[in-house]
Amino acid sequence: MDKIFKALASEPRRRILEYLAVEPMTVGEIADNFEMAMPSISKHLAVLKAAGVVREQKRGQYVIYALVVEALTGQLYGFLAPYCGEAQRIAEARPKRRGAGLRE
Amino acid sequence: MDKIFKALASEPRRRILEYLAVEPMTVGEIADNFEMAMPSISKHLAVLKAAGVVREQKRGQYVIYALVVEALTGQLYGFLAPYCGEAQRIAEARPKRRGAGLRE
DNA sequence: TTCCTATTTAGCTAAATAGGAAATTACGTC
DNA sequence: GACGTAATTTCCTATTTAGCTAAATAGGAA
Repeated sequence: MDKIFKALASEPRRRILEYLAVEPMTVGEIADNFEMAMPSISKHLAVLKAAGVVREQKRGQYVIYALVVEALTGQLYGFLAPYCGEAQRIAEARPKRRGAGLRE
Repeated sequence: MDKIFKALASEPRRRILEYLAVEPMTVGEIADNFEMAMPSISKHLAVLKAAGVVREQKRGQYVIYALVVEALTGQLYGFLAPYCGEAQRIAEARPKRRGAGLRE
């Protein structure tokens, strides 16, 4: 729980998620949308990955990042569950699967 | 959006919300549940209040804090909406009312 | 191999954050 | 008024975080 909120407590990281919600991208493509230097983007991606909300896939010399939307929503519904009947229902209906697998 | 995630990116602050989910409490009562000194708790409460997720009410020399659960859930559903049809539906069904008023 | 591009890692500095102690404010009581 | 308790504010220090540049790693192409 801590990792995901730390990860989301950053405007650039939330923006990265928005971009990845559209389609998977390489680090360079993501960086093109920011003023920030690539190493900084790379670190933000590492934080998002540690929180489980993005997944990484090497493709030649490129690294493609993709949103893991169920991890994002699942963790937040899990947090909301004690505060909201609807979230509780949704969270229960979604058994959190560990390593939901990255299909090729 | 930034304020709420910054507010939630702290274990002590999330714990405070859990306590307040049970019942409103004074600062001292909240502090009793922590190792932390009261001024620190007071500051955490200020952060939560700035994010709109708790409300403050003076009662004599005491200050009673209460969870504003709709603000907590509403903001998170708002964030989730673009990522999840269910959240979108819930967020739309809940017009975010500004200053939902603290009734005495 | 050498060169080039993509990405990550290391090392650094500046800024933000968390916590404590002490001082201050606010209220109630004597 | 003086005193005591509740809470906040101020000021300080330690830690963490964000961003940069430069260097290292990894892969593809010549």
